[in-house]
Amino acid sequence: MFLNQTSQYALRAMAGLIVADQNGPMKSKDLAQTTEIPSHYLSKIMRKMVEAGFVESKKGHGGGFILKKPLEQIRIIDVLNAAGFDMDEQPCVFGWDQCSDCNPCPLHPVWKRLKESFNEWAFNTTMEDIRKENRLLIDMKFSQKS
Amino acid sequence: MFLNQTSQYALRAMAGLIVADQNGPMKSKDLAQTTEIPSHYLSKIMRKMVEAGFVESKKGHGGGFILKKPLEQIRIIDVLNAAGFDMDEQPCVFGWDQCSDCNPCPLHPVWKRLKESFNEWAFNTTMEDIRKENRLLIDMKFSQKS
DNA sequence: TATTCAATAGACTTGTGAATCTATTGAAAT
DNA sequence: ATTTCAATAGATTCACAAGTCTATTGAATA
Repeated sequence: MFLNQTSQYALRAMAGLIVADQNGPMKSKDLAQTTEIPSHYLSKIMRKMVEAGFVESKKGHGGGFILKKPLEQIRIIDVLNAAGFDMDEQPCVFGWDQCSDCNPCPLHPVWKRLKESFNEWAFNTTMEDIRKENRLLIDMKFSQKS
Repeated sequence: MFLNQTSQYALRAMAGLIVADQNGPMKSKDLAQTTEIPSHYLSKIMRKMVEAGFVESKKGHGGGFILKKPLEQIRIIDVLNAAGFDMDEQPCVFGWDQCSDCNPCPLHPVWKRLKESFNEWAFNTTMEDIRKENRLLIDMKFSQKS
């Protein structure tokens, strides 16, 4: 796929967390179950979300993960960056790293448009938008190919 | 990058072969050198090109690879397919395999446009076009990231 | 205090595409 | 015929992302 597995998981995990919307913290194990992400691997990803300041983690009895920031302040692009993904680092269609506006590969224009659209979307969409339209991203757990 | 390493190599190898334009067959080793593709790996890819009928291979003294078809009859899309790449199999931006016109992911339209552009280009561009504009694809050997 | 629960760190394993190595086959040249 | 050259097959290795396992830490409950 386009995003790597890890960043896709990150999006899904965050989406899963906000849609759950329970009163207390959500356990990693439960989140893993609803999102269908391998639980130990999810833990690692959630650690990154904690470090980025999106969620808080509580150890011990009754612990788990809980949102720390208002949803409107968590942009998709931030989640992706926290997971280590950066669209601008993605090489062009041909993997040609010289590809640029002055020295374009045959598909440079389309590629550029895709990147721009992606970035614009990721920048302007927050987790609040995701919550409102809860079809998005949650359903992504049905995806298969890597 | 977008294409996998193997299909990028395939394009570059074919481009390298036609641009070389020498009288006799071109040795795998020489082709590997000009295209900067690991030579043993190139052999395998060339095998696929032989099987696809684009080139002929001659063993032994003075052997190597030589074009079998007229350049106008070798389309980029055929080379890619022979190398095992199929744009239509590429999952959507989110790796969401349910993504379709009726059930689109947030970036479905842009993604679709990219795929279409790519396919159109790959279908309508032949190796003859590559030869004419010999900047293309050859320079790709400078690419780095995988 | 003792127990139980759940995140965490970090070592370890797995899976896969890419790359390498070795032995074999087939063809030209001498 | 023998030698030499170059593609080929297929086993093996490598690199890296993804996934797993185990022991530890910290917090709540009893």
